[in-house]
Amino acid sequence: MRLTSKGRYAVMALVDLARFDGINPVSLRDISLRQGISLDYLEQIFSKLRKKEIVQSVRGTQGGYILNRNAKEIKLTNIFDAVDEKVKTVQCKKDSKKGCNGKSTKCLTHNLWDELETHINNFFDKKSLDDLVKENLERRL
Amino acid sequence: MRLTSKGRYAVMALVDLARFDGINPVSLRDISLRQGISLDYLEQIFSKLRKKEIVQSVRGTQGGYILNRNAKEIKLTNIFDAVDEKVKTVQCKKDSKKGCNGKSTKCLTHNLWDELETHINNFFDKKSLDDLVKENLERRL
DNA sequence: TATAAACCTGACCAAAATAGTCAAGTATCA
DNA sequence: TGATACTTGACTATTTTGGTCAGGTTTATA
Repeated sequence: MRLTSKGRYAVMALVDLARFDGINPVSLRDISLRQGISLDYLEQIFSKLRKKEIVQSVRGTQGGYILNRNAKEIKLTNIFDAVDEKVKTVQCKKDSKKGCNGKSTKCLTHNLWDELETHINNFFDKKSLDDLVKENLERRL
Repeated sequence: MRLTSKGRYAVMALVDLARFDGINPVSLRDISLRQGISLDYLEQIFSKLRKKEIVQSVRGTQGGYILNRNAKEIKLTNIFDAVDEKVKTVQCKKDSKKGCNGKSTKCLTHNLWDELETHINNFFDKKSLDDLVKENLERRL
């Protein structure tokens, strides 16, 4: 059970960006250098973040990205969702109420995996980008 | 972020086995049929479970596997550990207190991933095989 | 004591997911 | 008009996953 680097990078990049929020657009190049993430890869990630209206782009020289909403309103859930980082504990379709893997009964542990998913998603629902920036500032004091 | 089927299968198989605990050894063939998991794959999984002393094998005809400890004492953590299903949220080495990815400072989100890992492991630490069997019996009433 | 059931082991392999790179743009500011 | 920075889509190498396969060994029981 591991987190993919796409999800991790997305959060890292957004925390980096959020620290300059309201001051000026932050270029991917800067984020790339500071966070050690390839520029090309960041572009892929930010394309998704923009489509989900988490960030806004500013083109041209001195351009970059800015947050599209208040950092308090951006939860980890939103970020992971944008970059297709999904919490997946079962193979079987979520919506098929009855039956797992073509069987007539739910698999013995189906409930367990549902619980696990909920447990993890709770964590993601609670944490906002703002929380992360603040925690970070505190650590530096 | 997904659970691998090795981990999922291990838990499914052990719940199946635990239901017959104390009665007689359960053959992998039976588990394979009931749970729809390939016999060869189950053998791989049980080899690991045996090495970690979660199950005991009984060879020969009428043989199979039995739990090696009380179902209450077997936590999900132990099972996942045995089959190398690890919760991994960071790439950087856990033990390097200072520095992430060769940098002099911790990455901005290092704390976050540690928290997430703890959050998930809490879930695994609490659930025992016995809990799962009981939940399953209740559901069938 | 033969034989079949069941465990045991290690090698092997295909498909999917991951983690990017690369190329060729377009927009905008100075 | 050039440099900076966003935009897009195709491509690809590597790793992980999810197994299969072949060849054992052990032991109950008929």
